[in-house]
Amino acid sequence: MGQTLLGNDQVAKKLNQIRTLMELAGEPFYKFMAYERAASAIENAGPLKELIAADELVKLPGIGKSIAATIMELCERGQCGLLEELSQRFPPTIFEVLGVSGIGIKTAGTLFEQFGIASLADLEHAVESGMLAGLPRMGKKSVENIKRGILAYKGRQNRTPLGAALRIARDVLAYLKDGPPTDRLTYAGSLRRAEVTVGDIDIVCTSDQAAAVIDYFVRWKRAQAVLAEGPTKASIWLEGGLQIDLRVLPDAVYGNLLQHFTGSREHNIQLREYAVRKGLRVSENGILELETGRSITCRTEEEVYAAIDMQYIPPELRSGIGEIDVARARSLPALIERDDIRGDFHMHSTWSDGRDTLETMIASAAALGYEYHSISEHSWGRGPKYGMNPEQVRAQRAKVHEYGEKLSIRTLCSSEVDILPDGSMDYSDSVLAEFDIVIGSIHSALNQTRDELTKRLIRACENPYVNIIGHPTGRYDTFNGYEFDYDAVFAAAARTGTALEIDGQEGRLDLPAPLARRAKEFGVTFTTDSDAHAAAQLANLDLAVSQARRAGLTKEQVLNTRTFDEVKMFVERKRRRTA
DNA sequence: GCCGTTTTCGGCCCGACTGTTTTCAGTCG
Repeated sequence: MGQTLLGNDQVAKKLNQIRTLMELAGEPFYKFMAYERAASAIENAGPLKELIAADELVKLPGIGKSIAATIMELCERGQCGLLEELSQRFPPTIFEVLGVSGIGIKTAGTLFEQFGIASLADLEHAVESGMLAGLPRMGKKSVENIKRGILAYKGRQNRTPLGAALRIARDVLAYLKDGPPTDRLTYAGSLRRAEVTVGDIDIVCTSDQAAAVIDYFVRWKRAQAVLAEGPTKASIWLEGGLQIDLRVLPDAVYGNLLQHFTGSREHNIQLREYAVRKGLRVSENGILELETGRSITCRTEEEVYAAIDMQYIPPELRSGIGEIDVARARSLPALIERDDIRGDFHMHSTWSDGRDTLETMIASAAALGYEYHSISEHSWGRGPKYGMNPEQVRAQRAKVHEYGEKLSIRTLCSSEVDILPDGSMDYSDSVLAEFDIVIGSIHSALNQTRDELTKRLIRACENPYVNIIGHPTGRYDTFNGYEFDYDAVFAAAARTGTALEIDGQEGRLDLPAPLARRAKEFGVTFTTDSDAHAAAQLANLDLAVSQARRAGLTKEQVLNTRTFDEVKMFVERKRRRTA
């Protein structure tokens, strides 16, 4: 097969477009909702091309024959008849109108039918000309709302990366802690599920002074607008359009509240559907026994899952792709924890493109309590500014050992060596043999064909001195990464005893969780690394662990949870086997 | 459109807030 025309994210986006246009066209509720559910499943599924090849599409929850056919058509043609048909009726710019906060399907439909408003520009004209005022339920405030929505739409940035969102969440939590008394206070939503990007920030709080907490929240100096303010709930916008929602309830329902607002939407729908079959109605206010009318309140999330008779599901697994069934069977894996980590294999100092000195990096790794870590500068193919030649590598080795001993941490000599376009490495085997452990990464010729990249990565795995493939897909922020035959490379990594990295650098988070979940099925070993380019970025290892958890990994599957001797054995075994 | 420990039909999660209303539709998460 050649290149796929659309990847998971693009197919999911098109399914969501179908969903919206179907609703506009007046299709039945559960028909268009099926497309929304399918989109969510595709976002969280393994690579589409591999799923289609294995005929596994209909195994995904919410995807039957009809939608599977649509997905295959999208993958093959980059387009499908259903969407083309719907697009005849509504121009693509209608999504601009729907993107304006406060305008939903009903309003957009009315505006389109009555005034032909089909784009943001049309909407602006209509607002300025005052023609909206005649519509039912369209008073002064509603028009003002739309005006504000238009401004927000224009100034809005894309989804916020996980790392940046966590910093903002910590800021607002710190602010709230200084306000009226609260019992428990934390972030929930996609942030707690550790999604790679988040659309908004959800804060949950318990307090017996809800009104005072809400009032304090909306007066935060970083709030640019207050979107909603009720007795238990408020929403604000920050500069750039990031929305923060706060919900305040009594402490007796903290478990229900946290479970509800952690989501995901799809997870909660499935959980509640299952609960209904057991005669229970689940919401943030508690669990209602329909037969007796008795309400069960839960102080912890564990109590919520226990009340529905299933195993506790960690937030990172709540994506609605089958975890409910596994939890009912009590077969969820014991996920890796941050405390399981004994070291970090991937970091840079000023010897290559890092910002902190070698000694600072080693001291900082020691301060984190690691048993071991490795310094992994770039190889010389990165150029004289960022890469190191073999003489510099040897000069650094003496320093690495000196500082490591001084700071009482086992510091391994490593390198992040470029995998060249033909799959050979940027250092000769004799130079590679001098390192304690080697990361191989692709940084160049990203535009090779799928076939070339597959061969390149497999050849790197087959090199006896390459122990870890760094940031395997090359994804960065909005770049989805170069495409290769994932299954073939995962199989090669497992066969050769080569670990695949889950890189925790903000913007990378690579391998992405759905691919790591796929790789796990091949028996691959993983590493969770910071890829720190400054001492403060060593904390990015936390992000890597969160992605490993989303992939359902246990500590046994992650190399840097093992002891120093076990890591050395992992390296030696490959050298003996393949040298 | 999908799904099944009521399995090929008849269901399909739950609630808060807003604005324009005198009881609720629309939006959002």
